[in-house]
Amino acid sequence: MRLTSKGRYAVRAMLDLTVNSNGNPVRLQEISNRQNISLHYLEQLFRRLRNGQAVKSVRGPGGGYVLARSMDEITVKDILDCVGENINPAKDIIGSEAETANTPEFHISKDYFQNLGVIMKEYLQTTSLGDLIRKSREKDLGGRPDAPTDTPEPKPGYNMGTPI
Amino acid sequence: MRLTSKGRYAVRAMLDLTVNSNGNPVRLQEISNRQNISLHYLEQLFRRLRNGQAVKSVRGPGGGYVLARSMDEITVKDILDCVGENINPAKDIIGSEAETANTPEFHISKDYFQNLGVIMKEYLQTTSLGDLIRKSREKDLGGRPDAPTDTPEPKPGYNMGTPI
DNA sequence: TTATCACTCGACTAAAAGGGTCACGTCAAC
DNA sequence: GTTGACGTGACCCTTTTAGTCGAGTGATAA
Repeated sequence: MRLTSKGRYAVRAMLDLTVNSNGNPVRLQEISNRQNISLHYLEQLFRRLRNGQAVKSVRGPGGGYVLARSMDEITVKDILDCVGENINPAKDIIGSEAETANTPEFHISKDYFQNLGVIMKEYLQTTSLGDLIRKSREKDLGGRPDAPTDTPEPKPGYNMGTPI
Repeated sequence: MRLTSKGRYAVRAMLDLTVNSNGNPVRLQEISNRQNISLHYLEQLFRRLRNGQAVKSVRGPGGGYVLARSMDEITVKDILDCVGENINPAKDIIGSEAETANTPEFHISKDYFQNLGVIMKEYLQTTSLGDLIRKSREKDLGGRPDAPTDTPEPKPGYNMGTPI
C-alpha cells in the first residue's frame, strides 16, 4: 500500500480545477503556477485522470481540462485510483505470499490489514471534491480564530473506540 | 505513506514468536521455516525490533528472541514503527511541499490526509499482539463453517457513516 | 578450551517505484 | 498557417524494497 505525493498532487490539482473552472476549461499551466507543481508532471497526472474518466480535455486555444462529472460525483478515491495510488494494504499479498505461507499467523495479519483497507477505502470513497470544498468554506467562515486548526480532529462520524 | 510486505512480515514474525514462545527464546531459524521468510531478512527485521525495544535477544545455544513486554503491551503500530513503516499519509508533506504552495487547496488536502492518518494510527495503535491472537482463537472456536470469512467485515466499533 | 549455536553488524545488490523531464506529436481556432 | 493547448512515449535520476553475504561476538556445554 502506498499513499504518496502523487495522490496528493492529483487531489490538489483537481481541487484547483474545481474551484477555478466555471464551466470553462482550465489550463494546466495555470494549475501549475498556482499549485507550484511541475507542468510536465501535471500532464502525466491528467493523462491518467482523463483515462480514468475523471476529467475531459478541450484542445486548442481556450482549451484545458474540465471535470467529467459534477464535483459531488467525483470522490477522492476516484482520483487516487486514476493516478494509480494503491490503497489496499493487503493487495500485494495476493499472489506473492499467499501460497508460500499458509500459517495461522499469515491469515491473522492478512485479515487485519485487509480490514484496515476497508476502513481507508470507506474514508476515501465517501468524500467528494464538493465535500472538501464545502468543508473548507465552513472553516473559513465559522472557524475559531484562536485555534490553529493545524491538528485535524477525527471526524465525528468515526468511533475509534474498539478496533478489534 | 507506505505499508509494504516488510511491515506484514514483521507482524507475522512477531505473532509467530508470541505463539511459539512459552517464555523461552525462539530461534529465527524456526520462524523462518514456519513462516517461509528468508532468515537473513528476518535478522534485519529483528535487529530493528530489538532496537525499538519490542523484543529482547538471548545469545548462545538455546538462545533466540523473546518479547520485550507482554503480548498485550505490544501494538501493531509499535511493530510497524520499529521496522520503519511510515504510516502517516501526510508526513512527507512537511518540509517538501509545505512552503512551496500555500494555497487553500494545499491545506484542504493536507488536513484531509492528516485526518486519514489519525484514523489509521488509531486502528493500528489499539490492536495488540494479544488482541490478534485472541481474535483468531475466537474465530477458530465459534466460527461459522458456512461462511468463508475471507472478506473481513468492518469492525463493529467503527461507524463508517459520515467521514466528512 | 574449544566447538558450536545463535544473534550482530556492515556492506552490498537487483529490481521496482517515485518523481520529474523532454521532444515531438496532434487537434482546434483565429 | 501559426499559435495555443493537450497527447504520447521515452527517458532520467534517486530512493526504497527485498534480499544476500560474510565476518564478527557472546554464551553454553562437551
